[in-house]
Amino acid sequence: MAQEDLFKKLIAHCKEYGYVFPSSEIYDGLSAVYDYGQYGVELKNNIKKYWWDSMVLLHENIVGIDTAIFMHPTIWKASGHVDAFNDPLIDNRDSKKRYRADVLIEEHLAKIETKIDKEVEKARTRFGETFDEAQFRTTNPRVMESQAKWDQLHNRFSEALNNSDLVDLKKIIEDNEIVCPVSGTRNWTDVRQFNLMFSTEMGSTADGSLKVYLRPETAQGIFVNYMNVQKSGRMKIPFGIAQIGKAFRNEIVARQFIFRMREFEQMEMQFFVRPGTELEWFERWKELRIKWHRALGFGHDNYRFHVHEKLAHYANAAVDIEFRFPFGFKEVEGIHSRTDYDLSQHQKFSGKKIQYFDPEINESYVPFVVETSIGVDRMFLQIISSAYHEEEVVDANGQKDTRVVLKLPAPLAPVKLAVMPLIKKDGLPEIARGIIDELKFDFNCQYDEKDSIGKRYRRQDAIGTPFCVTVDHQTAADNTVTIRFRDTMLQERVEISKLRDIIFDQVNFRNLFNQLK
RNA sequence: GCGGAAAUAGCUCAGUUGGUAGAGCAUUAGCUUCCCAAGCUGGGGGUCGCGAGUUCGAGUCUCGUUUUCCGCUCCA
Repeated sequence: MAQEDLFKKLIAHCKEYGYVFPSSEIYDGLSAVYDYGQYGVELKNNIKKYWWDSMVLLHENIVGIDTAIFMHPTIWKASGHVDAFNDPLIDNRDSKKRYRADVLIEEHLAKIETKIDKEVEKARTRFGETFDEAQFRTTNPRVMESQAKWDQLHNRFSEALNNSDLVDLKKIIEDNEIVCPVSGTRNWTDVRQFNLMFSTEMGSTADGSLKVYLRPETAQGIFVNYMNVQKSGRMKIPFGIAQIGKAFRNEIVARQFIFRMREFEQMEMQFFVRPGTELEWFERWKELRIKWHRALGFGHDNYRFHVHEKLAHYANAAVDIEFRFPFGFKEVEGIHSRTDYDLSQHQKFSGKKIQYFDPEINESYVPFVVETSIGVDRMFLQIISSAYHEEEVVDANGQKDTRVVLKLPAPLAPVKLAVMPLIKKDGLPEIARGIIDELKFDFNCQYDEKDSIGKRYRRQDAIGTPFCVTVDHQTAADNTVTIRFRDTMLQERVEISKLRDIIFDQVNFRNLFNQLK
């Protein structure tokens, strides 16, 4: 099957079987926003549990928190989001290309610098040993002219940028006759600002309200609580703080189903370490995190690392874990060595000391941070797209047929078992209900008596239920049932009293955790 | 944001030169059925994405708009 077709079928399947719905669908939907349905929420919760327990349960030096979506606006100044998530964009009408207006101007500035440098180099070769660069720069008319132009442009540019003066940014581009590198024309649209952070107002607007943002990442909630957690939890470095929560980004283009949404959920763990040890920990977490992914059994080779060549200003190492989606290898998790950038920034902006006294070396320092950050929705998409299978099966009459089955790892499956009477009379429904009453405290169970047994099995396959328990006439005689396994479609006859253990053995997270060692 | 395509029942789709909406599956109530979908009978469900225009009459033609998909663009 073509990969594109698979993706379309998957989206349709998600909607048809209650996993993911477009948001506000009866009002024509809301672009790039989706809701999780009755099975989707179960799968999502299980993914979160797998992550949370692998962090907080399995590591005694990792604790979890849950911070508010609203935070003090200065936090986003300290983190750099107010400035950096705020790009002035401009389109060239001829080439249909979009550029960051500030980048275009910076490139123009760089051109002037290159011109000056060339003059200087020319002079250097001419004068040789006796060349005085500083003197040349302050006396040569051509260089001085260029330098003056540069200074003037740079000042005007900085001012326009600081004041978010979009009109002047465009005028700068026009005045300096900056052309589109592709079309070579100066047919520009107006400069528009796309702030990637959503904002709203807190407090009454009458007597001065506070502009607050919906957080564009959960990490800052951890950083600003570093001292609280370290002190109240008596945490000793190295230690980690984990958090799961919603984040919001006003993406210019948000597409590819739930892969890039404007409202999304992150699972982040910030690991605080002694400066100088961060790259060792970075390597440790890299290996541990890819094991966590591979433990799900979706194919060792469908994962790979993508090393960032160009690092963000705060990082000294960064790598993505990518998965082979139906639309290609895409990032599902990022592991970043963020240095002491964030904590130092908050120390600076808040004026509060954010440091750790390390008794082992008798020193105080701002801890370094290794971050693991994973998108819940991307994990969801990764898992459901890997689990989706269309299989050819042959029935008793030799007729070929397609079985759609979600081969979800049993611990993640929304419904763990379906219990069904083979026929809906002779007291079989009552026995089936009785089994559910026993097991419903431990597992998400479903009862179904409608339609032929084969059809009911297919329905459960479509939502990924790993076990189907069937009550037949023999059950009434000897308290045994058949249990049918989703992936093999094979059945075994077992005692009702053994069901709990058999199922627990499969849906337990321990099977996954054992692979993380 | 630009370009292309699409939107009819829960799903997949049909709907002729413009003449008051159909099928299969699904769903529901029964009957039948002892292990892998499509047996029988009955029921429910659509202002054809939305808004205008042309027309005696628009699912069908025109324009606008919304949403989705594909490509470009963007992406700490």
